[in-house]
Amino acid sequence: MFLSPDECAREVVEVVPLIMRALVGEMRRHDATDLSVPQFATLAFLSRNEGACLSDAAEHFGLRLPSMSKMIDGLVSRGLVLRRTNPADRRRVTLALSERGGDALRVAREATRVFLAERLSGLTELQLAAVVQTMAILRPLFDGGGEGASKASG
Amino acid sequence: MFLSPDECAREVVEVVPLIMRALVGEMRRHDATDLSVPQFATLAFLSRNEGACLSDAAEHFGLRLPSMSKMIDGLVSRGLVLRRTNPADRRRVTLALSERGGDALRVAREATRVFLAERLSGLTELQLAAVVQTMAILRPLFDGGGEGASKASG
DNA sequence: AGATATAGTTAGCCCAGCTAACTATTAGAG
DNA sequence: CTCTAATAGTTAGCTGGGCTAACTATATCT
Repeated sequence: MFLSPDECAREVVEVVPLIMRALVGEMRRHDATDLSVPQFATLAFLSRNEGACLSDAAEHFGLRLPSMSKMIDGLVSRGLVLRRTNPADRRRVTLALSERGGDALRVAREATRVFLAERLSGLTELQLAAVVQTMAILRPLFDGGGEGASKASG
Repeated sequence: MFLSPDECAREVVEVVPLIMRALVGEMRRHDATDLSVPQFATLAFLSRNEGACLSDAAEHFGLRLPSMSKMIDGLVSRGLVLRRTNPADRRRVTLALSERGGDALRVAREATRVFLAERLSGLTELQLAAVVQTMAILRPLFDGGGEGASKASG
C-alpha cells in the first residue's frame, strides 16, 4: 500500500483540530488555572526564553506585534509576566515570568498533562510509542512557524 | 523502555498546538477561501450531517447554543449555509450546506490539504505510515467531545 | 542634524467563545 | 383543555484574541 502525503494530510487536518478542541475545552473548564491556551503557550515560551523581547515572542507565535502586546498586557495585569524596558536598547521591552507566572504555568501544565494522560491511559505501550514517535516526526515540521520546514527531508 | 501516558501527554500537548497554529495561520493567510478554522469545521460537519439541527452541531463541537448560533449566522449571511425551520418541530432549525457552501468547503479542504501535504512531503513512507497510524489511534479518544473517552481502556 | 528604520503602543475593527435573559414551541399534568 | 414545565434558538452584552493603521520613542546612518 502506498501512503501519500495527501492521505496523511487528510488525517492530520481532521484529527488535530479534534485534539485541540478538547484541550481548549478543558482549559476553559478549569477556573483554577484560568489560562487560555495562547496565554499558557506564552508563559511556556517565556519560561524557556527568559529575557525575550516582544518581537521574539510575536515571531515565535507568528503573531503581529499589537496582538502580542495585548496578550502580554493581560498577563502583566494579572501579575504573571514582568515587562521592563531594556536599558541597552530603550525601544525594546524585556519580558520575564514573575514568580506567580511560574506557579501558574506549573499548575496549568500539570492540569493539562493529567487531562491528556487520562485520555491516553487506555492505550497500549505500543500505541503510546507510536504517538510519541509521530510527535517527534511532526514537531520539527511545524516548530518555529515552519520557515525551514520544506527541507525536512534530511 | 517504559513509555507512560504522562510522557506521551507531554509531547502531544506541545506538538498539537504547533500544528494547529500552522493550520490557523495558513487559513488566515488565504483570502481565497476566507474561512476561519471553526467555520471550515462547521461546513465539514454539515457536509457529513445534512439536516442536522443547531443543537447537534453545538454538541459535536462542544459549544453552547449561542456560540453555534452566531457562527451559523455568519455562514448564512455569506450564503454558505441554509437555516430552515423544521416543520415537524418548529422550535428546531434544520441546517444544510448551500451549493456555494459545498464549493467553499471543497476549496478550503483542497488548500489545507495542499498546505499540509507540502509540509509532510519530506517524510519517508514509514514516517507517513506512523503519522496515519497515530491519527487513527488518537481520533476515537477525542472525537465527539470525549464523553465516552474515559472508558477507552476497554 | 536630519532622514530612515525599528520596537512597541493605541485605537478601532472583526471573529468567536461565554452567561443571562428572552421568545417560541412542544410536551405533560391536572 | 388549560396551565406549567421543558426544549430549541435568539438577542444582548461581556471577554479574549486576532488584524491594520496610525502613532510615539528610540536608534542608526548619511
